[in-house]
Amino acid sequence: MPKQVDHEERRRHLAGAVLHLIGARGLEAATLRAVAAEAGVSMGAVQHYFKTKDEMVLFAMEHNQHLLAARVRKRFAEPPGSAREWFRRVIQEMLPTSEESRAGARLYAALQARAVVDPAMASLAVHAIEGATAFYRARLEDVRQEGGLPADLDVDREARSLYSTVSGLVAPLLFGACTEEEAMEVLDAHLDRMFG
Amino acid sequence: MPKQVDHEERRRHLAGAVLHLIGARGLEAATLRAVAAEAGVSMGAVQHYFKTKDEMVLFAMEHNQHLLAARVRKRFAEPPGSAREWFRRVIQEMLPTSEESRAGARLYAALQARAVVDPAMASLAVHAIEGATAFYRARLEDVRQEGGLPADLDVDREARSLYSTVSGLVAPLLFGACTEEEAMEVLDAHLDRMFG
DNA sequence: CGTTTTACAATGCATCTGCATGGTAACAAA
DNA sequence: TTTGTTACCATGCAGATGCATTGTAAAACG
Repeated sequence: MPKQVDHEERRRHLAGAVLHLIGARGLEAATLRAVAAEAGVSMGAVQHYFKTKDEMVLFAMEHNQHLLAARVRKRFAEPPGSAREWFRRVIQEMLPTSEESRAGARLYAALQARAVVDPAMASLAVHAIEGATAFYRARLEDVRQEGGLPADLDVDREARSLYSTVSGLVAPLLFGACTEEEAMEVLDAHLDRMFG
Repeated sequence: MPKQVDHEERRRHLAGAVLHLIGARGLEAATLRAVAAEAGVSMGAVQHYFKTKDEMVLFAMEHNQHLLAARVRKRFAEPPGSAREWFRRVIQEMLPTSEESRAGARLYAALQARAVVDPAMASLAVHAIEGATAFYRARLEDVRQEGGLPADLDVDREARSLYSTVSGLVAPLLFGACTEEEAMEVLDAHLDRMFG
């Protein structure tokens, strides 16, 4: 054998190149050759780690979800403050405000477009939606138990409602149809209502 | 000259083929040849009416917005009932419930993905967002004037908030991450809050 | 009637795409 | 040291794609 290589680490490295290309120039820019060039390897290397292009893109998108989850978890670990502040902070991390999260939003747009025609991508999209909603729900349930929310609140619906508001803010922000201040106003109004 | 032809009508016919292809099989399916076949003409005809593929896709997307506007206007013209019912009805038309509106949502996903890399598409996306928001705002303002809403309500923010909730319901519905009932529950909760 | 313009059709072409193939060099195991 | 496996690289290929070119028939126009 040649030098022992961490297979998964190499795949993640290539996935990074894929994500960079898609985020910067769209799904169609992620050709095998472009990915190879971006990653600084030959096309053969890319083919060595991914049997097909679809597998490559899918892996990259999954990898992106892990990255996003990690980013959110980081915020998650910060001192909580009030429940309201906590939600505000985490959600702000999900909205396309920083260049990093804007790249994430561009990737998500690509994912959705492909999910329309590709079942594997669709289930990934569903997973992302359910993941985010479940995340909200769990936190809301915590707060409710602590008495920070009405005991008879429909946590499930509230989580979905929050998800809708948040994800509905992404496109306007991404394309500049509204300012960050306007978006945060909408979010704050939603949180105000939730937390009374 | 050959038989006089309604230039714009021919373009709209081709745009229909483009939209059908994109809605069914994604952006990448809208090749010149596929569009020609779908429309039942030769490739030369397509080239005759659109100088480039980009121009064709852009025109088709614009055409789609006109179609959507027309569909909403139709609902709009129906007997209004209460303001709340009116909003509920119009919004339901925008959500991907019928196969027709699902196709619209798929097209919108494609539009957004392309808007990330194509400025012309981006401004179309912005136009769509602002159009919808302005539409809500105007209606909300009407209702406010009639006393159906608090006089001091921030109509602008309320419109944006409504837009966010609605557009945030699209993806979950489209990919089956939530049921229509759940979506309508979220919408109803939002409307309940707005109209008190 | 003839000319010219319009509305297509047919085809060719350079380019790009994903993928298959055939190498080769490094290195672990025998 | 031999052998076999792994990790690539270089190249080739068939198909697709956008666009340019050329051809042609019909009809409006002088």
